[in-house]
Amino acid sequence: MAGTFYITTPIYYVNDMPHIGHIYTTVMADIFARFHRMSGARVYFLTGTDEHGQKIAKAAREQDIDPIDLADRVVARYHHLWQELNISHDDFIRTTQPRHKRAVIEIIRRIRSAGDIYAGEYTGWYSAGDEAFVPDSQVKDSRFIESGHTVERLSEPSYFFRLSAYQDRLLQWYRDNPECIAPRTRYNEVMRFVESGLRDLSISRTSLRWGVPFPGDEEHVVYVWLDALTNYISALGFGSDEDSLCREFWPANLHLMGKDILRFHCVYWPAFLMSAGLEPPRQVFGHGWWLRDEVKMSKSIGNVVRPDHLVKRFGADALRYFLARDMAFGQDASFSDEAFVERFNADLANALGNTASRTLAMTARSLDGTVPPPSAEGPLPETAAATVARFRASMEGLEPHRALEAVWQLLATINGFLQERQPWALAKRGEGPRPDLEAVLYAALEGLRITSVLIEPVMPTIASKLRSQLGAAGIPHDFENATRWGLLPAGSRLGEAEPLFPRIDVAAYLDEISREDTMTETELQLLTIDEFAKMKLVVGTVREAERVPNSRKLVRILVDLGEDTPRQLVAGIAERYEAASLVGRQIVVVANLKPAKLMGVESRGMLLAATVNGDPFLLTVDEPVPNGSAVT
RNA sequence: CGCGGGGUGGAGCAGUCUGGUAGCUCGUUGGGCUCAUAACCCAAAGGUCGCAGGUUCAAAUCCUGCCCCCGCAACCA
Repeated sequence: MAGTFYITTPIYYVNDMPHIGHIYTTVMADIFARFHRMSGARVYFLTGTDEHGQKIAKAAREQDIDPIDLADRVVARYHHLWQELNISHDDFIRTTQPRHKRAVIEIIRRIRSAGDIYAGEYTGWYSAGDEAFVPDSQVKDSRFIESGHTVERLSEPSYFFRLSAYQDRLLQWYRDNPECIAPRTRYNEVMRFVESGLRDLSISRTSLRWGVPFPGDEEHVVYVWLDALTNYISALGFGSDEDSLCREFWPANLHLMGKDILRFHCVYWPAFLMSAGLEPPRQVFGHGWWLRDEVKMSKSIGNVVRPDHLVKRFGADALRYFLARDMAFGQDASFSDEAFVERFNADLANALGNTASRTLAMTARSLDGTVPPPSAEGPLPETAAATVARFRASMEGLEPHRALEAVWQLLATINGFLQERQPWALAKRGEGPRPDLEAVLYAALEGLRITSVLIEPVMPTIASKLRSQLGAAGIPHDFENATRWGLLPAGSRLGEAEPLFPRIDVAAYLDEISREDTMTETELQLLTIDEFAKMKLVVGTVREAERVPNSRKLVRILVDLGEDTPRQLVAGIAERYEAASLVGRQIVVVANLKPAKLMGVESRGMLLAATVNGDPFLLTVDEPVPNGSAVT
């Protein structure tokens, strides 16, 4: 499988700190890149950062620094992280680099000369406070949800890309290339989306300065997708005199990304490329998301996996293995510390580490730490060959989890083989030449050596450590040659044996984590008595209660707090309480909360309830008290 | 009809595109082994593949309808 292989991750927005999503995409890309390199392809593996846009400009202004300095800072984090995770990218593109700007300008020149750009008016919700247009979905009650600033309907001049003209060509492209979007369900999704019609795409902004100036009209800057997507060719020198990489590697073999941004890569990007006279990518793959204990990871819930912690504690290889093995590539998966430790122990410590350990220990003791003469004893040569074939097919079919599953079956076969042949018993049969013992141990050692080749793309550090323990450090590990049986040379000395992955005490580890968690929680949650006193809690009696129409769980309540008129509250408790059953009950209310509107109904306070698995249980008083009584 | 994901032995999942004996990991139970990281090996128990209908010689898989769960969004004030 020679040839070239160009693989990319998305460019990551420097407004975010790196998180498990970035890490996942990048690690998977790295695994494929390494696999293809081992298979003899010339590989170009690109990752990078997206550094333009309003959020960056604003964040920089707030910190009183240049946007580029802010970007530099975050980029340094990425470089550091990729190094820690052993990411072997060939290039790191930044959208602020001259080579990128040059490419953006060139692609626009080409799109324009194809007649696909026209001037028009972009209309949308504009937030003056944020100095930006904000997405419709983020606007509620004329406010931008994220910042709370008011928005207004505004128009500004904008250049448009004639996306609508590409509907048929895109559909044709999908039909002619059934593999161009994967997994299959995503392919269908995109088809349906495009079939339902495409609107032209605004590709410039005048309300924004931090970006690539729009060629021919410097009042505008190039807007997000056209700028960002172009990175895949700007890194290859598109638009410069030196574009040999472009000729060699374009079209990309695989754009890898999370499913959330798949659509842009399957619709906008190929359309841009077609317009510019370039080939669309060969394949776009949208993988799933990691959920944390079944809930999507999010900073506000505070359930983000801390990868740096995992890497420090277990090593980059262990994390890489877990990511590759535990998620069926393409699907969502859930991350839990239990699952991680379980995998670690079962697969890495027991199956891989212990198998190596027992084989090496026996060779060290009974064969004086020297590799015996090659043998093809037992089922292992055949199993290994079958495993190599399965591994390769799975990797090429973008099923790394299956590829690894096959390797672990090989390990199980090695264990079973040892169990059956009992080399420890053979060793006890006195002195002298023991060809039977040697044959068994050679097969096990060689099986492990081939294992080390197979796990190389996923766990490069451990793979090479294992090889040096096997006395195979000098053997090349390209895929084709290194997976042949019998390469481990007789007479070579085993390296120093040390456990590859020390087993983790699950209970102790989980305890360790929960202790850390509670510590940070209590630190965050301590308040002074003065702070508490700011909260005005009072008892009141419910006078009226009714469901908010069309809502799932909102109840509108009028409650007598001993004030002149009853207060109106809206509470999300309808899933457990009949509205009518609330009337007459005394409840506890936070009386000095800022008013808010829920489904158009104003709420001027909040009632208190205990929450159990999301179900509310109302707080009330022991015996009737006057309305307005303070709770302290 | 807001968008999306899912319902397969106790738990977590694969298999569904390309119909053909229901599979993996963990857990449980019993046995074995003792070289090894409380490891390893063998065996067993455990499943109406959400429900109903249809197509087919044959359906977890294809078609139709329905039910339920979970994300996002909304309505957590």
